[in-house]
Amino acid sequence: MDSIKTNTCQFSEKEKIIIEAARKRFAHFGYSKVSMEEIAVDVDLGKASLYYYFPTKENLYQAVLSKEQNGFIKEIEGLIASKISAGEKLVEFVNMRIIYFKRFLNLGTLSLHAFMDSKSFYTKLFLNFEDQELILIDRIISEGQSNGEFEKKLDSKTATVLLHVLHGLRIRVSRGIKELEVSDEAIRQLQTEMNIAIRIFIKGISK
Amino acid sequence: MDSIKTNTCQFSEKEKIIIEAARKRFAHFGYSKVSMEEIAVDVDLGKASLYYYFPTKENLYQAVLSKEQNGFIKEIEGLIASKISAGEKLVEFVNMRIIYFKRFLNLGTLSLHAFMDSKSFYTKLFLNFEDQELILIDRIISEGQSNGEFEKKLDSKTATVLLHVLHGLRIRVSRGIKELEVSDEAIRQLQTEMNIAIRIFIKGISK
DNA sequence: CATTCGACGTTTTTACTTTAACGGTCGAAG
DNA sequence: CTTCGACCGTTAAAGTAAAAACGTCGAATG
Repeated sequence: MDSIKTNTCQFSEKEKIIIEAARKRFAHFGYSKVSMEEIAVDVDLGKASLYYYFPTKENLYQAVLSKEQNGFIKEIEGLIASKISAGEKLVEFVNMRIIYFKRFLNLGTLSLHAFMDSKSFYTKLFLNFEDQELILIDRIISEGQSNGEFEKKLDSKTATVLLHVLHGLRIRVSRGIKELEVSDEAIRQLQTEMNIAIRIFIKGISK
Repeated sequence: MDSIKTNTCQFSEKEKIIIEAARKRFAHFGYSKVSMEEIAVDVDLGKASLYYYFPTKENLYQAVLSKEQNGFIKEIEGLIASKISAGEKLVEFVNMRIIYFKRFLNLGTLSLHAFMDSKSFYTKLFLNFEDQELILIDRIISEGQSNGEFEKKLDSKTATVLLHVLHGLRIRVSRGIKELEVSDEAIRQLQTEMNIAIRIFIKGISK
């Protein structure tokens, strides 16, 4: 419906408090299992008052997600600006991604139906995020090519493939969830596998 | 319940006909959306007669899956025995895997609940298959290490990671399905991405 | 003996109805 | 500007009755 905001956190203090309260609930129970009333109670407001700040539930959810995603993207941009090699940047990218994944968890768990509906606001939010991630990865890879670290001739879809590989590994883990909890063990395993994968990948695109 | 059969296709002709009819239905509609009656009609039998050959629905499904999986594994063993390089074997492995994926399709689509239940016969069948695939990949990688094609020192989880990467890419595709059909376009894209990934991977583990 | 099947019991899905919960609105009040 | 109680229309949950499906058995067929 609405255009996706990529603004720079133009929220009042109260709104930030609401967003954080909402984040905790959404991250733990997922979008559909959280009611606006619950969030309102968490921040000591009536439900109607909550609607004064966020006109719809989707809007609030979008605010939560955008904040998380923008925070992540900003961190990655800081990473890109740093003086380490492109390879090390990719490794760090992967590790930061896992940390953010933990914060998301059920934040990204919506009903299968909503997932498949390509017109849903939810899908749009995540596609938009994936696009931005793709750009970031592409920048790191391009940098590596410029400074002679990576091969000059790489398939144009290389960044996409890397993103999908990471995404695929992540999905594998969240698919096996039970009892609404992703075990620490599963996350450690994911971390291990992603690190092995990214190192192989880096060598695979290096000169 | 029962132990998983890894037998060498000890089925009568009639049983094979039933298995193939069942495969078509299961592959198209998935386990839960196919009734034993339908399969019986397909092979011109009464339902009770079908039960004469396969004591349970699970048993029939297991027969279908085992046949597919064993066929795949046999093909891969043929591939391993061939005289091409280990790298080329990995590329071929990926391509064969996609072909088999097409044959499976909804064969692997069960309710999420059943997927998460680690005690279900279904989960066991697929875990068993994954174990066998892992062994095959490991053999190819080991061969590559022996003949000096791949690095001697590779993380012991390298094969697992490759398998999970491929699996993850595949899941990504089947997650987006709508209308019970995986579009040819989606499969082509999967094929492209897997090929790029495996080539990078091969270079990443090569000397 | 090897197969087939109609008829039947029991469990699981499905389709439907009712009810509770939720998203969202409005006017009043501090 | 901000808060909230009361309210509406819609959606999701709970409950239920009917249909379908899994699986069994004894008889029939050849």
